[in-house]
Amino acid sequence: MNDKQKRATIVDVATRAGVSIGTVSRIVNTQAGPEATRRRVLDAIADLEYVPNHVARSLKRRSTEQIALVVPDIANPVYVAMAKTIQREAKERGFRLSLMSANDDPGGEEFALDSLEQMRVDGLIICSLKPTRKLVERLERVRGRVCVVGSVPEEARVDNVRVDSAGGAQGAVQHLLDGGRRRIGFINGTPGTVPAGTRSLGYRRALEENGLHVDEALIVNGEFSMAGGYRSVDRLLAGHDELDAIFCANDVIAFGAMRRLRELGIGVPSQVALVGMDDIDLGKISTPTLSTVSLLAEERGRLAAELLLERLLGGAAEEPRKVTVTPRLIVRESSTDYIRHEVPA
Amino acid sequence: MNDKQKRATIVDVATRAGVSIGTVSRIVNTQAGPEATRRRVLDAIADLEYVPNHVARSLKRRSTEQIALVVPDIANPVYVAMAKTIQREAKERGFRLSLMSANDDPGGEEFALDSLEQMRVDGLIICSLKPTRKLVERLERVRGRVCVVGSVPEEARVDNVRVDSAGGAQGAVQHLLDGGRRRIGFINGTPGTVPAGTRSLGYRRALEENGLHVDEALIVNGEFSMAGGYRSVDRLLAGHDELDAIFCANDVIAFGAMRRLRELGIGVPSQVALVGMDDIDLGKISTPTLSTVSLLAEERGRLAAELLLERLLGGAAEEPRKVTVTPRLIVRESSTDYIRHEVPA
DNA sequence: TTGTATGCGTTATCAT
DNA sequence: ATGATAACGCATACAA
Repeated sequence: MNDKQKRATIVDVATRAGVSIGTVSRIVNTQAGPEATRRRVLDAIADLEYVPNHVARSLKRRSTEQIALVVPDIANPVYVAMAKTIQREAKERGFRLSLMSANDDPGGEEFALDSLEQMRVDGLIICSLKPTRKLVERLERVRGRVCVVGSVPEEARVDNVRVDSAGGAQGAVQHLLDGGRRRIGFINGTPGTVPAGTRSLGYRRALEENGLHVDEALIVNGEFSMAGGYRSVDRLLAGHDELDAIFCANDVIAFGAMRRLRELGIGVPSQVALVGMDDIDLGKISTPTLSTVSLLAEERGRLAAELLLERLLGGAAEEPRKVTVTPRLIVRESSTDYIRHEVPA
Repeated sequence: MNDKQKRATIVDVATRAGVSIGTVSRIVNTQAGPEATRRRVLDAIADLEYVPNHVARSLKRRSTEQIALVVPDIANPVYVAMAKTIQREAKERGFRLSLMSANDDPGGEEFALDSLEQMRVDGLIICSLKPTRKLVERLERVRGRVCVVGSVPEEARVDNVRVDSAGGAQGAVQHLLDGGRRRIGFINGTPGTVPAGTRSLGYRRALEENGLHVDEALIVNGEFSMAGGYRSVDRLLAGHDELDAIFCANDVIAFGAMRRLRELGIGVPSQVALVGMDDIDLGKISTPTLSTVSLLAEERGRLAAELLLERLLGGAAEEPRKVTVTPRLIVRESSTDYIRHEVPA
């Protein structure tokens, strides 16, 4: 009944140990102090089960030693990989990471920014699919406490780690062309998002640079999910059974597509080659294994953590810093069968 | 250069609006107040871009309105599903959820409990694979602010939502037996964990209740991961090519196993039937689709959120509450081919 | 309705 | 080395 015992505060400890709160505080926060009093204080702390109130401490110190990572959808393993890296990186520097999923809700990012402004966290690493003008303005306002992973306008004054995903997409399609594929479909993610834009750009560039016509009928817009990939296959195939490859805007889409293709009895890669983007672990064990473009999620996570934490720790110049990584094509089974076509006149 | 402007506090707003901080506070926290002053205060807030400092507010209110969910490994989609449910549930009641992954590190749970004791969060929902005596003691000490999802000793005085996973496992194996399978292998997860124990129990019970001998050679212990499932297949098959089914301790293991079986040219389910546990989404689109036992992750998440939040909101009796859900067998392609054996003498 | 003043539990400054 | 005390920014009980 009476276990609603109040938690001990620093003054309880001080009283118990017969010293001042100043002394207790010093001993709690530094190793300093003469062995004699140290002993007494530590005993008192143990007896009373004293744990410093982090809220009060944060208020006084003006820092919570806590950061958050905001991802569009935690169901996508690529963000999980990124989160794990960042968590490790943060922990090493004495920060805690909490993970927030925007669940594809644009309000999710704003919600996280509220957290920052309310001082719930010291900093934010934010992956946004669709950085609206309004969002970017808010981000700039709190620059110095935030790092954006992904594309934000070039001139935005925020720390930013990006990847040349247009180049990555182009490389993927080029790889399909190199393999002899000529009718290459494209299943894109959620229209209006930055990643959808860059991938589309890469797809078109690859075709154009090879003197090929971009057939809009071979492009379908879906969403960044397995269901999206699954459904898009039917739309893509309607009247296009000459298709010999599909480039998917990310791996999750690719797995949805792969599933649907198999249901339809279409061989991958024998009939249709498949390439995704992100390089999630599943691609290494699926059947067939999935060719993809690594966007270096862990690497970007690590870089973002470094940028943010350096700034929080005070060791960063005023100017926003931008760093860009280069994607890497990873060829696996889903795209390896070579197909020889007639060389176009 | 001079954008390091200090954030406005409530007294700045009060000064600007020409009212007392009491008035400002009231207007910020309630809708009350006469239109006249309300207007002035709201304007001042807008002008100064005032956002209440949540740390100070928490200190005063003695509550952060923040909870956390601790999962063993965020790479397992079943926890993602649970997290999403809890996040929704929490938001509805004005709480924020932050997700922490213990990354299979037993220290991860302790770390989260530290957070609770430091008052970083008001409450904790914790999924532990291996609740040590020490951990349970800590959990009991902070009961009233914590809810455990998963098995903790029956007599532990903590809110607890559990699932009869032994029964679920037994049902899965019974299903394989009903399908005519007789040599059923078992790929278990990390030895020493509670889930590994209950699944093993269910597996054995099913065989025994059918008067079948439990062949220890058909049981391998791995870990709760795809890699674990993948590797275990070889160990299981060594000298046991008469195997006609495998029960996997969870879906992630099952997918690893499925991959390896296909590499070996072993048909699923034609030669070896496969059943997992958890019912992650991937099982609906894999080839073949995966038979599994739903452990009702979302449902358990919802219940846990309810138990915890009710307690935090003050509307809960003193006694710890235990709720148990019943798993549900979901038959899909990976176990459906019927095999007729000779009826044993 | 509005203003004042105290406390939430720390840390940090300044004497001692 | 140690002790007293003033913030940190907000909420609230109480007074006006």
